[in-house]
Formats: sequence, structure tokens, C-alpha cells
Amino acid sequence: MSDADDPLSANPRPLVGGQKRLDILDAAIGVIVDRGFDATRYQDIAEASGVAVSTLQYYFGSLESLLIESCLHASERDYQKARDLLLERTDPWDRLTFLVGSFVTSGTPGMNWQAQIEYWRAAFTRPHLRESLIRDQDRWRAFFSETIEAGIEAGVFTTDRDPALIAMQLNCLADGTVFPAFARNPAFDADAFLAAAIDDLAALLGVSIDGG
Amino acid sequence: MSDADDPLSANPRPLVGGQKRLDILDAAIGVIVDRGFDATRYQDIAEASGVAVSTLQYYFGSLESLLIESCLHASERDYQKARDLLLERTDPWDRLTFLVGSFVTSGTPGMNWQAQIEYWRAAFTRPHLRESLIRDQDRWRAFFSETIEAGIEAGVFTTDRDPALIAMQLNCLADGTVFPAFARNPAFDADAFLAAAIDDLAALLGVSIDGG
Amino acid sequence: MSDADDPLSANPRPLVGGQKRLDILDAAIGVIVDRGFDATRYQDIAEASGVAVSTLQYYFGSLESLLIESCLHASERDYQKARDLLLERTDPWDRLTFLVGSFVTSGTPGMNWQAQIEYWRAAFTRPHLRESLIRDQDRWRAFFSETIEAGIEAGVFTTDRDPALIAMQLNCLADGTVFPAFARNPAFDADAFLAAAIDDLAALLGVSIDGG
Amino acid sequence: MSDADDPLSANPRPLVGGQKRLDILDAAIGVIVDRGFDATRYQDIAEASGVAVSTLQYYFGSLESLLIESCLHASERDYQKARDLLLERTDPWDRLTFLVGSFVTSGTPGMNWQAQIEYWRAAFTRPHLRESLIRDQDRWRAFFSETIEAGIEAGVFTTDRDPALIAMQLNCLADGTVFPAFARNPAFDADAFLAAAIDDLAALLGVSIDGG
DNA sequence: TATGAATGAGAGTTCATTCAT
DNA sequence: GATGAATGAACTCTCATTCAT
Repeated sequence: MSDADDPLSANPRPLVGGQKRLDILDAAIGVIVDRGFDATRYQDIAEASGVAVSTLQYYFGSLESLLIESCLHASERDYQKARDLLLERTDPWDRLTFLVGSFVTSGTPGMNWQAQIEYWRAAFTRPHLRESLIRDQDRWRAFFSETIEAGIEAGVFTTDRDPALIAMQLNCLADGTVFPAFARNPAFDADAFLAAAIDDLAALLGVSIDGG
Repeated sequence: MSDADDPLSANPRPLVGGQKRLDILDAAIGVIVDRGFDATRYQDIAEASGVAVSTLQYYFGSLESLLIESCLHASERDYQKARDLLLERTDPWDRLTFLVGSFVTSGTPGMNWQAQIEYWRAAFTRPHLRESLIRDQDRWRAFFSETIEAGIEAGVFTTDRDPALIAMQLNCLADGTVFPAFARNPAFDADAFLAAAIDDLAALLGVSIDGG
Repeated sequence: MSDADDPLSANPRPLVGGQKRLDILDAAIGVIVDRGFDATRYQDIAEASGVAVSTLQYYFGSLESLLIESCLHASERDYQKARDLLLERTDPWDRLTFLVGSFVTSGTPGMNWQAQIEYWRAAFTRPHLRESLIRDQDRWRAFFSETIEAGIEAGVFTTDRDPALIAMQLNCLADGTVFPAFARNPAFDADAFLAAAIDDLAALLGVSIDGG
Repeated sequence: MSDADDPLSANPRPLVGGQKRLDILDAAIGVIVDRGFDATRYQDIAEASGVAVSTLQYYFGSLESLLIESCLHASERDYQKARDLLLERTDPWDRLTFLVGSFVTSGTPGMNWQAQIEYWRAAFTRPHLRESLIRDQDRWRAFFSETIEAGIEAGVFTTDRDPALIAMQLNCLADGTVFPAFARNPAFDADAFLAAAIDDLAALLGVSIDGG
């Protein structure tokens, strides 16, 4: 991230603005989700946040920096929120099914998967974002793998497969639902999908779920 | 698609240009993949296709129409190509593993998943595209479900689960790999992923894999 | 001049516009002389030339290119005008005194020395202009040296000094007058200055100027 | 300089800042020489001087005032430095050749001819600066004329020509060298130029040069 | 006295579009 | 049918300036 190509590194004022900066980022992510990363203009964010366009430039240096910082901020916020929710659960199976459910249905309040998608989309033409994207993916996937490992250690899960690989499978399976979910494809039944996924997972981990 | 909101319906000259029109669309999709849907300009496509900007406007009426028609064209072309490849295989299990492999690794030549993603991305802020997106998803997913059904009928697959649901699972699992694959996440090992997915699929369908 | 840093090389449309292009350049040089190279804006030239700002950009690609091309155009025009005037004279001493007089008094109609100065000034912070500046200086100075050489060959001038050095001296002496001339310094008497310069030159070249 | 049009008269705080003010002016002139008068911004000077932009405004009222005061300051400093160097010499011919040499080669340390040029350039579009420019020219030229007069009085120079006119000639000849010197024109040989100028001057003043 | 925060004005540039040919 | 010339609209960015502290 010390890459000279990274616009964030060039941000002349990474620290100005306290709560106000966060408020702007929150307003910005709303616009980004609404209009799309590439179609978001200074003017939109100015109107959404109630500050002047030049103030946005004063804070963030460039539109690019503002947009990317907004995505990173949203990502961080969502990650922390998910972590908090997760920590409320201690039983590995309970935790794992909660995790899969959160991803599949996008049903956890505040889980801003659209912002994540916009960030991912922005990274298409911005190679310097890939590194941060990978770090983000890894940290979300760690939720899965750590839970699986805990279950194995606790003796409630039994499997020959590498927990990391299972985590990757679960993550891809869940993330892949954004395509039909976004299109509101009537063929996609989130509940049935989730039930099937959990059945398969139970089989894989040697968990018996008779009667729940 | 007869919706009045659909810009494609408003295309004043939907038919002008024969082979030349297709050549332009091919050139355009290359630019779209390169630069992103939102960042593609008339000028880029003019340079890529060797046709004047005014001519592009004359042909397609608006940039929006040109871009969307390009995506639809690419989607159609890819679909036909996949269908041809699939028809070369007759054994259900062979066909099914080929399908999953194609999606997971993005390894089938000409499978332009980036163009698909761009189209999907464009649909975010263009509700009128959702319908076409759903139709597209359904027809790709039908590859999976039809193959599964054929296997069941042929008696080589045994399962209680609705083939349509299995198809949705496989589709999501495979599509979800675009995230780590795009980021070139070192944690993503396509071969291991595919092997695990096929193992699980074999277990689900009651297929015994030699050496598994 | 094939240097990649040279903005003129990057001019995307060096040829568009025929007479209109020349008219714009003429209008532009007027603005440049009026407001200064650095203070000249698209809007000023648009108003002076009667074309839209975007047309100027269409023609010249950038303001920088437009300004520099204007200066080069003015320089070329002035050079040709001076050459025409010079060719009307055949006697070396007549020609030489005319030359010095033209420079010293800036009295030759249309001799746009202010434009030259603006160009020179622009070159301060634009190293890629130095080469063209040198070529220009050399070509003006050649007027002096060729005339001196012609006089020597004709036997009317007698001197041991290199004609090129004399040309450089005359050129600097004459160009140096822009400082007091511009300031309209009352201490600067162009006629007396010119007379003294010609006296010195006559002495140097062994020319007798008694009674003209 | 008491003209109401003179921005310097309008300076709301001409006296604030002691040594600090001078330090700022020194820093500013460096920036002006580097970037050009017209391209110099508050921010540049703030960075070069280590003082906040607001402070510069507080001190100087406007950028224009700051820039002009910087030029005047540099001019004054250079003038005093030249005077000190000159006073070390007493012999008129020694002093005169030293003077010409200083100007021609721009070789005297601290002789900031670029700053002078910037000031002169700024005066192009600022008529109110002409008066100060003339005063400056006159006092530099007085170095020449006073030395010539001293030589005549001392009986070492003999000439019929008005010393003031000779001074003007020498000044123009020397100042005119900035054009080829700045362009680093390979045709300009400062040493040969200087030698020729001194030869001519010796002839004009009836001075015999050893070995000449 | 000195400065950071915030902003409006103004400029260059990109780009789709109109129009004549 | 196809295209180049010309232009207005929209946007980012720079920069001086105002204001509160």
C-alpha cells in the first residue's frame, strides 16, 4: 500500500475532519450504492452530506480518494458489525450457520454488500486496490475457517478436508448468491438455498441436525 | 423488453449495419472489458473499431444503447459457444464436471466472464435490464439442471434434492469464485477448489469417483 | 523537437482549420501581447477570435499548444516580413544600418517584439522551447552576419573580427534596447543611440560615413 | 510611487514582520525565479518559507503585493551587493571592465538577473511599475556613466561622446546578452563576446590595452 | 499575532451531440 | 449512408479568500 500508484497514499490531508469526515463518508457510500462508483460526482456527495464541493476536495484531495476511502470505511464498518454479532455466539455450529445465513441472504441489517460490490468493481481498473481487496477477503473468510477449526478442536466437527478450503467453498457459495439475489431472480429461494447449504455442510462436518 | 423505459426499444435504427454492426459490437465489448462499462467512451470504440464516432451514433442512437447491445451480443455469443462445447459431451457426469470446471476456473476459451460482470454491474443502476439478466441466468443455470435431470433419468445420479436447487447451488458456488479469482488471491487454489466441489457433488448425487 | 516532452508534438490535430486557424492565431497573439503569455485564457482568445472555447480546444488540443503555436506563428510572420524588407536593399552598408535601425527602434511596422519577448519568457519554465528559440535567434542573427560577409566580399567592409562575433554584438546591442524602450525611459534617446551605434560600426568595419 | 493605482500603496500592513518579513521575501524570490512570476502561488511561498498561507496574506495583503515587494527587495539587495563589489575597485578602467564583465557573463555571485527579468516581465501588464523600473535602470546605468566620467576627469579616458550615451550603449549591449545566454545558445561565447566588447570600448575611450 | 478550516470563483478538459455535406 | 467540424454542458481541480479562534 506504499505503492506510488496508490491514490490514497497521495491524499494530502488524510486526517482532517473528525466526526465530520466520517459523516461525509457515510453520506458518500449511500450515493455510491445508489448511483454506482463510476457515476458518483462531487456534487452528489456534496448534496448528500451538506458540505461544499470544495470542502470535499479539501478533505480528500480528489474524488477518487474520497470514493475509495468511502468504500474502505463501509467495509471496515461492516466487518466490525459482523464481528460483534459473531462474538455473541459461542457454539461453533451455531456460529457457522449464522455466518452462512448472513452471507447468503444478505439479511444481516447494515450488511452493505452493494458497497462491497462497488469497491470490487472499482478494483477492476485499479490494480493498486487488489492488495486491499485480498486482505479484506481473507479477513472475512477467516470468520469461517476459525469457526470450523474451533469446532474441530472442540470435537463437534469431524472432517478430513482442510478447514481453509471449506471456508473458501462456503465463502464462494455465499458470495455467488449476489447474482440471483440482486436480479431478484424468482428462481432463487434464499431459505431453500440456505437449508440445502446447511444440510451439505452438516454432512461434510459430520454434524447431526435431526430436529435442529 | 417491450417496456417503454427500455432504451433499447428507443433505438432509432436497430437494424442498420450488417456484418459491420457485429464487428463494432465485438470491438466494443473488448473496450468495455478493458476500461469498464462506465468508463467506455464513443472515442474508445471508434478507435477500436475503425469507425467514426458519428457513425456509431448513427448506428446505435446513443452510447447507452451501444454498450448494452454489446453486452447482450457478447452474452449471446458466449452462451452459444458454451452450448456447442457442452453438446460434444453426452455422459451426464462428464458433462456436469465439465460445466463446473468451466465456471470455476474461467478456463473455457472465450468465456468472457468479465463482460458478463460488466453487464451485471450496469444493471445495478438500470432496473430495466434486470429482466434480461434473469433470462440469462436462467438459461445458463438450465445447463446444470438439465444435465442433472438427465443423469437422474439415466439412473447414474441418485438424490432427493430438487435438481433445480442443486443447479442453483452449483451456479452460485462457481460464480462466487470470481471474487477471489479476480483479485488473484493467493489463498484461492482453483484446482483444489474444483476437486473439493466435485467430491461434494459426487457425494450428493451418489456418484462414486474412481480413486476418490 | 521530437522530444516527448514537447506539447506541440502531442497536438492531436496539428492541421485542422485552414485560414480560420491562422485567424485564430492572429487573434491569440494580440491577446498574449495584451495580457501576457501566462495570463491568457481560453475565454480571452475565444472572445477575440469569435469562436467557442471548445473549438479552440478542438483545434489546438490544449491552451499551452495554442499559445506556443501563436508565438511561433507571430515569429515566423515577423521574420518573413523583415526578410522581405531586407531584400529590397542591396548595398551592404545600407542593409546593415537598416537592420540595426529596425532592431533598435522597434520602429519597423508590424515587428512584434512584444510577442517575441512573451515567447522568450514562456521558455523560461519550458525547457523544450529552448531549441526553437535558438533556431530563431540564429536565423535573425544570420541577417547581420550574412550582410557583413557580403560587405567584406564586396570590399566595402574591412575588419579582422569574425563577422559572426560582430553579428552577435549588434544583435545583443539592439535587443538590449528593449529594456529602456519598454519602460519608456526618458534617458533612452533612440535616434542618438542609433547614431552612436552606427558610428561605432563604421569605425569597426572601416566604413567612411562623412556626410552620408 | 504615491500613485493611487499602485497596489503597494494599498498594502494594509506594510510594516508587520521584522526579520521574518525579509526571510519570507528571500524565500519568495527563489520561488519566483523557479516558477516564474505569474505561476507563483501562495502555497509555493508558504512551503518555501515555512509560514502559513494565511500569514502571508496577513503580512502582505495580496499575492500581487508580496510578489512585487519580493522583486523590489531582490533588486535592492543585488544593487547593494554590486555597489560593494564596485567600491573595492578604484581604477576607472579596472572598474569599467569589471562592470561590463559582471553584466555580460552574469557571473557575479548573487547577481539575480532572473529575478530582474521577472520583475521587468511583470511590469509589462502593470504600468504602475514602470516608474520604479526606470529608477532602477537609471541607478544601474549610473555605475557605468559615473565610472566613465571619473576616467575622463582622471585623464585616462578620452572621448567626444557623451558618457551617458556610452553608458546606455554598454548597458544595452550587456543586457542584450540575456537572450542568447538564457537559451544557452552555443553560438554565444561569453569570453569572446566580452573581449570584443572591451576592445571596442578601449578604442572608443582611447585606452591602450596591453597585448591587445 | 498567527493560523487552520471552509468555501466560491474561475479555469481547463472531456465528451456527447448537432449539423452540414 | 457515413463522417468531420463545431460546440455546449458537465465535471474536476486550483487557488485566493473569508472567518473563527
